[in-house]
Amino acid sequence: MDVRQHLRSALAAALVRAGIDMPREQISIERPANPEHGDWSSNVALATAKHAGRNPRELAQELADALNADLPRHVTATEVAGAGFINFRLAPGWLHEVLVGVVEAGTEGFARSAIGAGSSVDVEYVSANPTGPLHAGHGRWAAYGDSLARLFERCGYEVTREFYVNDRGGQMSLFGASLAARKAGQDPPEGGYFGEYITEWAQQMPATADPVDWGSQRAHLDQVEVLASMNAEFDHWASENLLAQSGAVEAVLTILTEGGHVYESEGATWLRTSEFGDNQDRVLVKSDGQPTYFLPDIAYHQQKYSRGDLLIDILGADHHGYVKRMSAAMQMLGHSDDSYEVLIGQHVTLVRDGEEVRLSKRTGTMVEARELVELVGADVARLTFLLQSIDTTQTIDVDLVVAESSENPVYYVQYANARVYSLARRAEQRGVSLSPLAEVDLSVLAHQRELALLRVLSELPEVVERAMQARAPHQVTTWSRECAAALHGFWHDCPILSDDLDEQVRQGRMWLVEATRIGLGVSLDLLGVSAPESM
RNA sequence: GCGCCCGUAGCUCAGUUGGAUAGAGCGUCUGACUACGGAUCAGAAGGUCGGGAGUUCGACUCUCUCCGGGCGCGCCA
Repeated sequence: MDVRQHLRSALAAALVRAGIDMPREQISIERPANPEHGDWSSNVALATAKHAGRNPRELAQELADALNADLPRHVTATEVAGAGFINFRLAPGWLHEVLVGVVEAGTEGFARSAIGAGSSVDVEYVSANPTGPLHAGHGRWAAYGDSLARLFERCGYEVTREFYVNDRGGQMSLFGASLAARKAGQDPPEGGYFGEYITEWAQQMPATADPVDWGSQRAHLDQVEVLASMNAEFDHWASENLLAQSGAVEAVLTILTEGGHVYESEGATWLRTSEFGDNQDRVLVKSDGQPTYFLPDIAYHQQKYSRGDLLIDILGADHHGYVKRMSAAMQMLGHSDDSYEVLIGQHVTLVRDGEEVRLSKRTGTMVEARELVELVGADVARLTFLLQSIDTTQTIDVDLVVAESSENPVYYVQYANARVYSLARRAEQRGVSLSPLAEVDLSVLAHQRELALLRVLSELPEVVERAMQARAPHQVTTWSRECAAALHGFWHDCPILSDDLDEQVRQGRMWLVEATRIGLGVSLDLLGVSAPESM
């Protein structure tokens, strides 16, 4: 099926003849950056020559000779280049088979992998405190977490999207007190919340309501609404309050104590996280008898294992110091080191009117996620977040995003999608019908633009797997831009509906467009961006 | 001081888990419109991949070190 497998098999056989035994899967087959180096290339000769005590160039020539004596499927020539690369030139037939494969798989099956079949993963992200609206920075975690979840699903995992609501503790008291103060026409207490929304919400709050309960509900609903508008919906909302009431916190403390991981010092209760890689021990129960955030959070993570074999937390860079202690706690509870994973995302900096905006709920100078979505639209907001790796800090100039919104990459990709759909409409208007794929001779697809587009399409399955494994949805964004570029180029140079076009070519091109529709559809769905049929 | 992340074109960022001549968008300059929707396409200019050393047949990628930026560093969450 996959060309690369054919090439691997052929290389493996040639290697055996040369006296080298190598597992087929370890043979690297790559697509050369330079077209002059063929369609596919392998560096096995370079990789094995030293170990086999051979000259790489000679070994490569020997392998190439063996391959040329009995050319693998689709291969027209095998040649040696550079220090010992083996380059394969293929007839376009392999790309025509890609087209058939894409169309047969359809939007449902194309670029779907089974490597996660039978495994489950629980992804927790955003988890903002219910003390106010989400700020624009939260949007990055929403877009990233949701798209990562989609990638896992595409790869066969059973996925739970989860949000932890810290509806308890000191911050909630301050939040409630701030609401109550504004309600009474006073300033919030020291360390309280000074954002404008507090005043606004206080006015909405019934006089008889409990500020903490009412406020947390108000904030929660506000957050849910914005997340939904960004196409980020959650399967599970976990409440710290409910967790505390369930007795799970005491239970986990008992387990940790019985495991000998807990001790008393200076009136507080400590966990020996330093024995599991943390740089110091951590307090579970403060000297005033109150638990820290850490203890209920351990109980919470323990519960999450009922929803996934693999736990993933997505946290902002300011929480990276927290990773070791939770990882230590999970190991104390008997969970393997690799069953708990924390992805640290760097912060979003917002620039407005040429000045950096600090995203603080307490001081109230933030840009709300809602505001950003209203300004640029959900698709632009979401794709903007998914444009780059979360390992880098992201600077979003709000004015620039608004001003350049029509030049945003999202429109470039969506326009390609709209063009694809417009073809079907135009074809119908002109009475052109699409023949069954089996009756179409795809060998007519030989234009450089056609082959380039097919080449891009052939890459999506591996892009999806790689992006999942690297926890890097932005790789799908990059692919969708490349696919759109290939479509636009093809569209520009290859007419489809013009009257003087050969009917066989027309049919081939229409099927190529159909395959592109599937590829773009899959990638946009993974990104959580809409795939408009017209713009 | 210690830990995590980053440093690639004027700007914003990719770079296929070590490969051959480092890419895209924006911006600048120049072309393609009786157009299956030009929200497009083609070309040009623009690079000591922060500096240095090491490993390797081969380094933007791995290791060490220095410089610069962001974030965090015992009973906040």
